[in-house]
Amino acid sequence: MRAVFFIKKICTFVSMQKNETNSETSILTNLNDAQRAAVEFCDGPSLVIAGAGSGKTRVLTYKIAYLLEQGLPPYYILSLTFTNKAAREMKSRIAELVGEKKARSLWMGTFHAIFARILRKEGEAIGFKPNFTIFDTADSRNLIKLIIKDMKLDDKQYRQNAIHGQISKAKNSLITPAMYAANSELLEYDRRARQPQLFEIYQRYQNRLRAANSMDFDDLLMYTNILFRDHKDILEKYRNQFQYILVDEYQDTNFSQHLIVKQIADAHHRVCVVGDDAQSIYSFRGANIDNILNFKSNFPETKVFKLEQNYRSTQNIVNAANSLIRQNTEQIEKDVFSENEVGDKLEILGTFSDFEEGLVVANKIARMRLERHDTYSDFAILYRTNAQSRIFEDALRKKNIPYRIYGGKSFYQRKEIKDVISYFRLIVNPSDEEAFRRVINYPTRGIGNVTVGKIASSAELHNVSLWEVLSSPIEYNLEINAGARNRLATFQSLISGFIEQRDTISAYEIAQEVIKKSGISHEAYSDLTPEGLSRSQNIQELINAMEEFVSTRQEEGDENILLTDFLSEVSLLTDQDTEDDEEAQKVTLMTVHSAKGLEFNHVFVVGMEEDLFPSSMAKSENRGLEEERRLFYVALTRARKTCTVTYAKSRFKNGQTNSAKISRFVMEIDQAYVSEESILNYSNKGTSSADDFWGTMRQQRVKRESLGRAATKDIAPQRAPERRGNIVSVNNAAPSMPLSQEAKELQVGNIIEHERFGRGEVTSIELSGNDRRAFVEFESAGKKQLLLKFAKFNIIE
DNA sequence: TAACACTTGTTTTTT
DNA sequence: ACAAGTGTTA
Repeated sequence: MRAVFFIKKICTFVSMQKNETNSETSILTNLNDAQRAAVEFCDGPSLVIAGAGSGKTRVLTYKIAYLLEQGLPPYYILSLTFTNKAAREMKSRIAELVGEKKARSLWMGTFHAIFARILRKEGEAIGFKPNFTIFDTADSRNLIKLIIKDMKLDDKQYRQNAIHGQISKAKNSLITPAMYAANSELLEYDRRARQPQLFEIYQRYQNRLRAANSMDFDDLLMYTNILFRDHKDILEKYRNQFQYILVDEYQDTNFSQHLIVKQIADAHHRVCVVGDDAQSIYSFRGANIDNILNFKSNFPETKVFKLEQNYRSTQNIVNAANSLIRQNTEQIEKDVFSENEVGDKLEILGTFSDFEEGLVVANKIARMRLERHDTYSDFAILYRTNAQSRIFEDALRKKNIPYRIYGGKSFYQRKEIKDVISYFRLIVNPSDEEAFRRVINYPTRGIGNVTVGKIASSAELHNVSLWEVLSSPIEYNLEINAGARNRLATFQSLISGFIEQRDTISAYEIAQEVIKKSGISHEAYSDLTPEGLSRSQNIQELINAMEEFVSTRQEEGDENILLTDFLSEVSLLTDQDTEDDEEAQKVTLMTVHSAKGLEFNHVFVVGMEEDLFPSSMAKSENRGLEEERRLFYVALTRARKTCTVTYAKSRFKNGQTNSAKISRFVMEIDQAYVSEESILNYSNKGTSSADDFWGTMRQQRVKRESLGRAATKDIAPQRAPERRGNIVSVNNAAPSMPLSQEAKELQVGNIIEHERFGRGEVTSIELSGNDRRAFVEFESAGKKQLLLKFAKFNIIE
């Protein structure tokens, strides 16, 4: 209560001395007018529309620092971010401004992390024990698969991923199973979609989760809403505590998240949301752009601030991105501009194949690094799908360029790690069905599907957890033979032993016990295959991480760090959260989605082809298409200095090479901001689509090569020779790519040392397009053609 | 029950 | 290409 007055006082205090520069307002001098205005306004709801690169994080950081500096206790501030990483970074920046101690007691984190913490404390009010475990996506899907099987439904008609998506959507819209079953519109929709039983799957899924004392990601938000809805005393408590709420990336919140914010903020309206509608890219996950578009109607007295000056990028990049996003219809009007240098124009490079795309990018990175005296960490390659990373990895490795990949399978999703973590989950929460199923026969101990099936049906019959059946097999009439019974009893006492230690010894200590006694370490160490080795390394890494977790927490003053502490921390971590070594000079490879909020001097947006970017999935709906366009906008605006956009004429996908067409988005960029060479390459499209860029000569050659194949599409470049690693393929891409010094000087008769083929003599050189190719007789590798633009070799004599 | 060969579908993005 | 699922054999 006192805090309410407190805030009012701060605000009047500040507005009185707005124009003075004394020590109290000193932090504000680092801000521009718009930013400062947004920071200073703290007596009501505010919406900060922050264009790309306009200092959004800066505003949030300074705003929090500002509130703290004025004396508002940190634990009164709730600050919600989109990723753990963002939270961590913001925290450390605030610590620099106001000191470590205050920063540490801020409530700052992702929606999921913060409300998981609150649910652990308050969950008993809605029937959850504080040791509940969290199902990740894979766990959820496994459970859904089991349910579909139990219900004897056709798994082609009810595909687990689709079902999970539907359930997730329902949860994010706060539709409980009961509401779902009562909603004739939804039922009708499902009937038409030939999934009439969907509501029952949802129902059962939710029951099973509850029986397992577990929540999935969406539950963390949904149950928070339910908790606040049904327990006003608890809501009141947090309303009083969170006197000021800040939300980052508001354009990516879903209804469930929005309502949590609203429920808390309704008491005092001191809420500041920051976002950019032009960067809303998560609607597939239920994010609702309307949250930001309609924020004002929820809080009518909302003050809107617009940050329009981009400090990140050159004028060319900002203008190019603006010209793209202008094609969208739904957006808040704003005028993002840059006063940085005009900078280089965008470069658009078409290549013959995805393979060549990799080489072109790798080469350009190598060249630019030297020309511009930048480090590898100034470069990023951004793609639409994780599957595209492979080809760039190969190309970079070939050129000895260090890189770091984000995304894909995260550390915690690796099988061996999930297995170990499942032991932890079962120990902390023996009801956890997924964990139980995962570990009961890992390492193999002769308990197969049949036995597990018996336990499961008995558990369902008696309405208890699998663990309880396992613990009292006789009581629950478990009919199995003596051998199986023995093995079950051994497993049961193994886990019971861990459970007894769970609350006394540290997370690190119990983890070591688990590895040893469960037989995991024995199995891991006896596997000497390369994969086995990497698996035991991963397990070791997990143990090391736990040791570090325990010791840092102890240094911070906590005493006994239990397994449950570690588990609740780790369940919400993703790959993005693994500490990156700042010093490492590596090229960054990631999806555009995970690049949100980051920036690099030089950005390569790759794979700009129809059906890939925009993805074929998104194209059917206009809204989907606009989201893809925003995604491309996000990609372009990551760049500070240069931006290169690439596409390939053919791409290997799902075991097949398909011909591809340049993305419509590339055409939408105003050509005034695109380098002239690039324009020549792609702009004369309209005349004949088959005749663009590549020139007739090249296509004819390709057709000749693919002769005899049924070529239904315009080109069907099957198994390009480069797949095998020989750099002999057609190419005339990358007009901007100059030959290396070596390549320029190369003459017939030279002896060269090639990176892979070894020594060889140049027998002839010919011109192909605007490039040269050399025919080389290698001592061991035989006759090869080298494309001088790409070939890596030294002239020996 | 487990190990293996064979078939099938699958890919958008992530807390 | 690849992973997951299915079926066959020991």
